[in-house]
Amino acid sequence: MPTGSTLSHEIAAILRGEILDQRYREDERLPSERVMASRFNASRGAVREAYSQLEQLGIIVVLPGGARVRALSSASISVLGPLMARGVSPDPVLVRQFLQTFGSLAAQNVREALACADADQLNCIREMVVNLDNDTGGFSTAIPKWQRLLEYFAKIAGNLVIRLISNDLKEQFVAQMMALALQPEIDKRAVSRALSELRESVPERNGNRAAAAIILFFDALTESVVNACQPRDTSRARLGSQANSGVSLPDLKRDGRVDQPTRTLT
Amino acid sequence: MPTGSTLSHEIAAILRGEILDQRYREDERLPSERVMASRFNASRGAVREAYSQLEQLGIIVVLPGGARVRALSSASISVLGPLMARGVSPDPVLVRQFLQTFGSLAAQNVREALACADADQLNCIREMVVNLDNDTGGFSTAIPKWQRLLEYFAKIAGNLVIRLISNDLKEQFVAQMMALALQPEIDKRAVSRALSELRESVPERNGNRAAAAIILFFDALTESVVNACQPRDTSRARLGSQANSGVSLPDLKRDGRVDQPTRTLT
DNA sequence: GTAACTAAATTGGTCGGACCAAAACTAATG
DNA sequence: CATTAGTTTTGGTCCGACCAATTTAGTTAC
Repeated sequence: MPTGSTLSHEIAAILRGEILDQRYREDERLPSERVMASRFNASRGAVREAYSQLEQLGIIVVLPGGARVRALSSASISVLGPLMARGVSPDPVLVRQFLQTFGSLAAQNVREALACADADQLNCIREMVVNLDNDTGGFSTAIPKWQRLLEYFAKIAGNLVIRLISNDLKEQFVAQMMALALQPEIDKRAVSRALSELRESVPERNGNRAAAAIILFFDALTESVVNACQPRDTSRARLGSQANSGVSLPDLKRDGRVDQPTRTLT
Repeated sequence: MPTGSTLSHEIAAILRGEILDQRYREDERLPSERVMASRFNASRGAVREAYSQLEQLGIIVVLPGGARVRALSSASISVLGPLMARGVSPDPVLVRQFLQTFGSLAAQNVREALACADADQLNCIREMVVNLDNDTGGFSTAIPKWQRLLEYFAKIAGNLVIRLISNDLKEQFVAQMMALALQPEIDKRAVSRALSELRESVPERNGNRAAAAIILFFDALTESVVNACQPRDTSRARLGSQANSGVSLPDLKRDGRVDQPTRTLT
């Protein structure tokens, strides 16, 4: 998907990194397409396409008069990947938020799935849960099974909104995680508790209880993954910039002005 | 954001509609930029920018050899708005999925917020809940208060992932809903039950219980809104296409990823 | 008939120059 | 100091051209 081969994509990637690194102040005007073209020794068309991509990312807005950078808090989901890939290691805070969010969406899928599943599907779910419960392997064998189970829930629920969100999230997240190939130590007691809850709640179609079980699982998963990617290389912590070395989400943490009264839309 | 003024945006909007209306089969090659340019009496550059936008939307993929349409299930969230705006009235199925998803994200925010709120914030939440409980007005007065409450939860939780998703969702959804200016009849008993649950769970920092209360509220909200936009103009129901008259999400149903016909209503 | 190979046509990616309308900037004006 | 008029800059579009890669068509060999 990310055609990093073309010039416009490369330019977009570079500028994206600079913007995400706060090299431009919010609402500041970006260099014009023409001067940017000369900087990259590219044509205006290439820069123009790059700007278009950044605009779709929601991190800049380009309109007659100039292109301006937007607040990170008003960007699109697609920035999460690049945002997480900025440092040498994914930001643990982001990873936690990521998994928690993904878990709550999965829980919603389960809730809906149990509400509309037929007998066969319910049976299939039960089998998958039992199979998961009998799993004696470690993280690497259990996770694919969980993925299949959650995917099956998603398939039954058929919630397009959640599917689209999950697409974006996975695309942004899984690649990063896979690249690290980390082997988290997941809390097996929590997992087996979640599984037993699932096993009981599925036959009785108790969506809320099953959802709680999923949340439980994701809580355990979150802790393990965050711990696994926690020991970041402190010797390279100053990679981002000089001032805000460890600060990864400076925008949202500082200015608490996310509570704009009426400005819900741009 | 709605730069419908520029030519490339108009072209993109038209093509987006055609693709969303299944005028091109999945994986089918779109007309080349050149012939598309001649069709719209535009330059190749304009069509090129339009294609770029559609690619960012995730509904096509453009690579040397030709641009091909992608499965709807692998698109980006940003298609939800156009998808919902296709007919004369928003698709009730989509609206339901939308609100349910939004609710589960809000619930996650509440869960996290209660886990990390300080005493003052907890007090503030309590006040807002009480204020909401005393509200005797109707839908139009209560909803803004709920929005502020949920926004406050989001602010406390500080989950960037959820915020970015919510940005996209609101951008796609709120505009549509506002345009309709419908006055749903929300179940007041469910709302007050949710409020009382909230009032009790907030002081004791019971995140899961508070989250359940939020889900409860959104369930009621969903039913009311879906009912409000249910009576679609049947005389124009055949707008989409000839065969699948009432079918609004045909893509997911065909490609086997979703076997359940999702006949939740009608 | 089918498979592999080759050549031509098509397609996207980029370039450079050009024009226009609108915005941004500047300077003179009251 | 606020207004206004004029100039510069900026994005939006268009044209024509070239290249590299893919697709397609044609041909050959098995």
